[in-house]
Amino acid sequence: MNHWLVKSEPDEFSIDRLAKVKREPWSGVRNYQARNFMRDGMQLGDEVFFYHSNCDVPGIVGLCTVAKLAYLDPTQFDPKSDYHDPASPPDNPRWLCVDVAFKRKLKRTITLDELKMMDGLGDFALTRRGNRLSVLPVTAAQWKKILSVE
DNA sequence: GCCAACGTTGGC
DNA sequence: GCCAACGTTGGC
Repeated sequence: MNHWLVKSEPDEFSIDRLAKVKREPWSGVRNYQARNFMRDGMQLGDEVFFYHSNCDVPGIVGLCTVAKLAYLDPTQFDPKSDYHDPASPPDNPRWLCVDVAFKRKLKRTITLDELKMMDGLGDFALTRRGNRLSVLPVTAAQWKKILSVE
């Protein structure tokens, strides 16, 4: 069982929205490294931190799980989609998505600020300088430690 | 709104 | 294969 963190701008897709719809295709990832994490790392039932980015208080706001293994992201072929990628070869599509299922909201936001200050996380992909990955791995130790301060 | 960091693109 | 230009992310 692996652990992950996914980022979303709350204006685009918030934890409250996920709580309402219960389950959502995590489409629109257009970064190869992030795609590879979904394709090669994510297993059914993996636990995932839901992170709000680009907002007043960036941080982890909820938990979800991987509900469907990586599959073809249909938005890449949809000209009406913001995520349309006309350069993706139909016979060898570039982009994949998984489905995530809502688990619960955290009692409070564990802020980016806190995460940066937290001791003992070791090398954490979220707080690496210049990190911009929207899907990134979390170790079991990091997961436990972070959840313990909820 | 600014801008640093970084990935991608395309000319050569 | 190099690298400048450009676009995007995301904190501040």
